[in-house]
Amino acid sequence: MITNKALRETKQRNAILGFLRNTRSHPTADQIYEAVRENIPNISKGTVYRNLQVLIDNGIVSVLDIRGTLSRYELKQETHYHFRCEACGRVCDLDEPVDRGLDDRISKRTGFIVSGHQTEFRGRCADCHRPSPKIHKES
Amino acid sequence: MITNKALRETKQRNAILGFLRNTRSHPTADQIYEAVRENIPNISKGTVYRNLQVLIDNGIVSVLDIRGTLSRYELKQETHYHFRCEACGRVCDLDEPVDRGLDDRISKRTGFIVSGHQTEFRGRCADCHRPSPKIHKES
DNA sequence: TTAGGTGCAAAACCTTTGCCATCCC
DNA sequence: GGGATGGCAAAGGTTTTGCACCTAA
Repeated sequence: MITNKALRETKQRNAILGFLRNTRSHPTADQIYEAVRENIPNISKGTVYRNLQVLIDNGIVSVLDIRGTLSRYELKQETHYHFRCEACGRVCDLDEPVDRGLDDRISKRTGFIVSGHQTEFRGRCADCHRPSPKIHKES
Repeated sequence: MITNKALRETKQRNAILGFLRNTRSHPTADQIYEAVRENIPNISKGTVYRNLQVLIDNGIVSVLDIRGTLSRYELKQETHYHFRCEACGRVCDLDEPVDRGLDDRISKRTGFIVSGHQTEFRGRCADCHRPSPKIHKES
């Protein structure tokens, strides 16, 4: 969700952004905290988390593995894609055929051993098409 | 990791499996717990988690959003793929071109509003090619 | 001036574990 | 019998929040 609130510039926020700009390491919140702490020794983790959330809400930062998302389980089956509704949280399977060659291509290109990949689409399901970001259900 | 230990059949384990077989809802651990509790009122969450782990280790169940994985942050950028090394935990960007048409195809096929997708490859990076699952580094 | 930010500490949450009794093979 | 499991409760680790005090604009 993109907020319209005024975004202030603070040394803490700038430090976090500065760190993210200068790394390619996909840091965890804790790693960001430790890094920023070198310059702002008394910054708190709460501030780091709050800032990350603000930056995410404003489309400046993104998260790998949706933050705070609960793990979800399913019986193992043929690789398939998932769709997660950003409004109601529901997760469902998609029948789009999976590109099985992708793993090999990545493997050849990088020299890494690729065991597989997982793709998740985000958006709004049929029940949540309408405007207001109401939570209809959590399934 | 596929273990070779004997897999016993217990009513708790069967209940969990039975529930997973009869749902398409990608339940959370808590949802599984609540469901199974209807038949086995005094089952504990620890049992649910332990069983899920055993089933995962034996390739019977899989998880969406790697369990227990810390959130990782990065500056928002052009959609790209990630690779996560299962040995050292490192995450890195891949330069494989992203299939931008995928979102549209999914949207047309499902009628859902698709805002994007996230793909993560798993495997072993160059530093971790060798046999023993040693943890080389966590970055 | 004042809404947005920050520190600190406590709370909330999800998941893992230790211990010991119990059950399946 | 003996190793695999289960129940319970405590511990662990990450993320969120309440509150009172700042500070950028």
